[in-house]
Amino acid sequence: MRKPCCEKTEITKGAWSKQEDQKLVDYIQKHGEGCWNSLPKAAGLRRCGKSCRLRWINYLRPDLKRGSFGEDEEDLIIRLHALLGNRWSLIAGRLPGRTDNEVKNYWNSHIRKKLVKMGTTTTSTALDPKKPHHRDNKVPLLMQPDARNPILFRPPATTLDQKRAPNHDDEVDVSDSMSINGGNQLQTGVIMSNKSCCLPDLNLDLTLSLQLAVGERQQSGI
DNA sequence: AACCGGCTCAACCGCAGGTGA
DNA sequence: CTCACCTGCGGTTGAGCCGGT
Repeated sequence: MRKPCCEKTEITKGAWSKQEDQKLVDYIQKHGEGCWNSLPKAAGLRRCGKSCRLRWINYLRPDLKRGSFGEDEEDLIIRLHALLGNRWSLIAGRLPGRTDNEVKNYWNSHIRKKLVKMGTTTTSTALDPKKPHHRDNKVPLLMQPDARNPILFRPPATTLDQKRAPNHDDEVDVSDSMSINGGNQLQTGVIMSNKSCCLPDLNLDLTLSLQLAVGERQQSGI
């Protein structure tokens, strides 16, 4: 039997106050991320560890970009979604400074509607933007960012990096990168030699320059 | 000015996978 | 091998905001 993640009675819920934020930030700056379960007590917060983790990852992390998504980011999301489905954390991992929650919200509020309006699906046509993609509807095994999978993705830069850093078996080839607006580099982590070996109906070429991608999008009227 | 409906986004919930005892 | 715990993920919810009437 699984215990509840926290004692409901002593837990504060809802929006975070500035004081709570400050406590969390102070604690993490001192002790680093991790041990979310014990963090609230140690930091003097009446929140459950999950809530702290979420608050930190989605809102308080210093490397968060915030603000609205650019065209390049939107385009990348569409492409990655076509490739990965609702694997928001993986998609977010390709977007520096963005969180899975942010990407998910943006998809649901902007992109999905846009695509539905167009009466089209994503670039692959494999996924219906109108329907949520449940866990059962997983990306085919071959596409999963798994250590055994030649198509590898760098995990989102959260605690995974800390926990799994020593394991270089799943090192990602990030040598190929996506040039955004001639400036920023987004690392796709897709190994080119394998990208076309599976799901040939999917456009796996995530290494396209954004200019090309945007061009295509304009062509299709997005 | 008041009401209403749609939208956004922070936060919660439940489940699944990983891991250590 | 099994079980319990921890963490991360994806779906969903709801409060607040905003624009239209």
